[in-house]
Parts: sequence; C-alpha cells; structure tokens
Amino acid sequence: MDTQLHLYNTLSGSKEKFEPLNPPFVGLYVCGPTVYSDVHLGNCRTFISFDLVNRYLRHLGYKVRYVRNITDAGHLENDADEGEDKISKRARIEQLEPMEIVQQYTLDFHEKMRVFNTLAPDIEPTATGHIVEQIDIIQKIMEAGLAYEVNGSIYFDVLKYNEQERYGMLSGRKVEELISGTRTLDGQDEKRNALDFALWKKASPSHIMRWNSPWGKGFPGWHLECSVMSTKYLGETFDIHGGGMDLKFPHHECEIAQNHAAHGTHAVRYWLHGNMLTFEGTKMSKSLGNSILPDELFTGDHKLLNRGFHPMVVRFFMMQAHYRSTLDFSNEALEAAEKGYQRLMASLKILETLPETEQSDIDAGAYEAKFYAAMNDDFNSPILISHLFDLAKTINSAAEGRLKIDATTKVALLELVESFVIDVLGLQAIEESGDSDLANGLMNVILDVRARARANKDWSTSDAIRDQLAALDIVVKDGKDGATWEVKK
RNA sequence: GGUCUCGUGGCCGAGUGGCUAGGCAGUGGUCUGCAAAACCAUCCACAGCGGUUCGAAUCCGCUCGAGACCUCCA
Repeated sequence: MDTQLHLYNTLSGSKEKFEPLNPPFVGLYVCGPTVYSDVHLGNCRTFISFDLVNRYLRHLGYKVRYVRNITDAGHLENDADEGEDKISKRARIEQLEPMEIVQQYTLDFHEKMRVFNTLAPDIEPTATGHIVEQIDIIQKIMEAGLAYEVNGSIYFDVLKYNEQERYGMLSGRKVEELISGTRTLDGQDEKRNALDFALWKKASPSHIMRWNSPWGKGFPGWHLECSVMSTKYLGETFDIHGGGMDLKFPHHECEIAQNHAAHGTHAVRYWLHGNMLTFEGTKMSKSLGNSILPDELFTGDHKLLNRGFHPMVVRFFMMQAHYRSTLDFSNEALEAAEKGYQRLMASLKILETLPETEQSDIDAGAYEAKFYAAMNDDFNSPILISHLFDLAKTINSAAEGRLKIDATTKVALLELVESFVIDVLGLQAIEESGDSDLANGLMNVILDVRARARANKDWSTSDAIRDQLAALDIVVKDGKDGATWEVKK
C-alpha cells in the first residue's frame, strides 16, 4: 500500500514527497487569527483546511506538534506612521481594556473551532506572551546588519537582505518590480525604502498597547510574532508552515526574511497555502462586507441565507472542495452538500447492521487503497469523498441483498469509515435536535395510532395525522419497517 | 499598471494527453393506498479561435472573461 504523502509546496510550486526532518515527528505551524472581532466563515475555512492536514498527518502515524498562534498584539491599520492598532482601536470603541477584547474574541474563536470539530493545536502561543523573544530576534537581525533604527522604530532593510537572499522567493516577486509598483504614502519617510517593513514601532502617546524595549516604548511589527513563535516551538528549521493564500505576500515573505536574517537558515521546509472562500466569485472578507459569521450560517439569520445549516454540513461542504481551490459559497451549494452529507452518513450507518454472509462481493482493500491514494495526493478530500459515495452505494446494494459481505470485510470497512470519515475528515453524525425522550415517546404513540389506522386501511385518519404533523413541521417518513419522523428545518 | 491563478454540464466541484469523478437538481424506475422519504438507473461538459499530437477538456499561442496579491486580511 502506498502511504507516501505528497504535498504541494508553494516554495517550489510543485507537489513534493513529504519527508519530515525528524521522523516520526512533524512540526506544523499555522498562522492563526487576529482576535479583534468575530472570525468569519472565510477565516474558518483555512483553519478547517489545516485541521484536515493535522488529522491526516496524525492518522499516518506522525507525532505532530501543531502550533497555531493568536495574534493579540494588534496590527497597524495601514503602513503609515499614523496607523492605528486594530485591537486598541476596537478597545477604545468598546470602552474596554485591549486584553478584554482579546479574551472575548479568543474564547469565541475557540468555541467556533470546537463547533466545527477541529482538533485544538498543541501549542497556541500569543504575540503578547512573546514580546521578549521578539525583541531578542530584532537584536539578532540588527547584529546581522539587516535592520536599522529610526526614532525609536526598527525597520527591516529589504534591499540589503536581497543582496544575500532573494526577497520574494515564496511569492515569486522581484524586488525591482516591487519597488516600481510601490505607492508613495505619507508618513513613510522614516523608512529607507518603501519595501522595508517594521520590526518594532514606537508607540504614539495615544497607543495603549505598548511595551518597554531597548528603543523605548513601542510594540512589535506585524510579521515578527510568527517568525519567533514558530521557531521557538518547532526549531529553527521545521517541516510545515500553513496559512491562507492572502498571507503569502507580504506576511510569509517577511517571515522568511526575518528568520534567515536572524538564524541564517530557511526555517520552513514545506509552505502550504489554503485558498479563499468566495461569495459570487469574490473573496469573502470583512472589508468587502460580504462575510458571513459562523453563527449566522448556523441560524440562517443573514440576508444572504435562505436558512441555517449545521456546522457538520458546513465542514462537509468545505471538505468537498480541495483546500488549494477557491470555494464558492451559495445557498444552493450548501443545500446540495447537506443532502449529500445526510445520504452518505445514513449509508455508512447501515454498514453496521448489514447481515453477514459466507462470501463477500466487496473488496475492502480496494477501498482502502483508493482512500489513501486520494489523501496522499496533497490531501485530496473531494476525491476521498467521491470514493466514500461509491462505498455508500455498495453498502446500500448489500442492504438490499444484491451484494454479499462477510464478517471480515465488514469489520475492515467499519474500521476504514472510522479512520477516514471520523478521524481524518473530522465528520460526525448530526445529533437529532429536539428529540427529547418526551418528544420521542409522544411521536411513538402518534405513529402507532397512525400505523393501526393504516392497517385498517383507514386512510383518512392516517393522512390527517400526517397532514397535521406536517403543519407542525414534522415530516413522517414511511419505510419498510414502519414510519420514522424528523423535524423539518 | 505589475505579478500570479483560474475559466468544466442547471448549481457546487474533482481530474489532467487516450479509460464513469462525485454531490445536488432533472429524467426514468423500484417501493407505497396516495404522497413524501429511501433506493436503483440515467441525460447534460470541459470559455472561444488556432497550433503540437495517431489522439487534447488536459500541452503551446492568441482572444475574451473572472479572481487573488501588490494596503490589514484566513
């Protein structure tokens, strides 16, 4: 069996065989959220994508150390000196301590990640918890002669760095082209070059998030924390760094430059980038005003939504697209995903109850090979899911007696489903909502009365029961073994 | 303007030189007192125009269209 994972490395622009630095250990770093407001669905997609990566690496037996940061130090709103820290701006608006904002949205972020059934990172470091380390790396970069101080702020010298190492190696940019494309902004005169980026910014009197440093009171630059925290916990060279496509430039490019300037090495061996969630073809983002919050999606309380969708349906919807492709969001697409998901999960559940026979028409090993082939090809979850639908069809055929399955095959398939659906894709059966013991008991009584009426061919009574329940949004489903019910959404 | 990516059937979305992607919808059927549900089967495609090739949706060129990054962004 081929259990050799290949993944697409942005650095090389091609699929590469994955070989960890120190097997069986794997270091995985993912850029986390800035906790100054609610995470929207687009943000969630990236974390769900890398949850798949994390889960599959673990499934393959790797000992993963998954680090995902919380950006709580705030970023500048723009590149000008007058720029304002997002978190402190929000804090002023809401009349709260900055760390209150951070706490509130961090807790909310954790809750959303839990609802989407993502595994928690092994380490979740915060930028504010690593100010000392950030000051430390700035000093290293200055010692290397690749940063300079102006008025209590420190800037990275991109042109000088570019003489030793190519700045733009990840995103395919050329410094000359970047210079020609740079707009001149007011208040940038501190920098020697427009491409230079801040490692440390002097705090203006009104700036409320501030720390002491050798250069006075200030706060760390936007790209520094990831360089610091990834290498602190995973080593100066580590395996995988992930993040959204929109972080490729300049954020990840700057990370590379900072690490190389400080340590003389390229820290990351495999760069992985997840693609954007779009709405009507356009990137979902807060600034464009087309973002949807997870809660809005669950409840359907949003002008773009016809109704709500369960978090597991949303996760399944995302898993049906490859992580490197954009995924277009729409009511129709979600409804399609919901139906498919319910059908798939229902079939997989039937597997447990299939009667066993002496021989088997089903080859569990063939499914296993296909499942691994799909996931080993750069985490191709859509292909995996298509194979799962094939399996579902096979299970249904067996349930109707058209195919035979023996005990060994059944156990093997149950294990496969457990591994790939539950562990790797992270999908769970949707718990029936609102079906308390009382409701179940009442419905059993009602359906029993209806069954008697039907047995007596008393169609007017049975149909009246059905219609009246329908008026209460309860759908009765007649099956071979009696009727079941569910609450219509 | 620069750099890059992409254009697949009604919708979402894989694939990538010759072999069915898959899901949803549609259509036909099984089941059912009827309906729904469920299950089975099945139609519909590779933006356009050239080129390479025995053969291209897949490679190359051009045209048109869309998007991302270049400013905080997952």
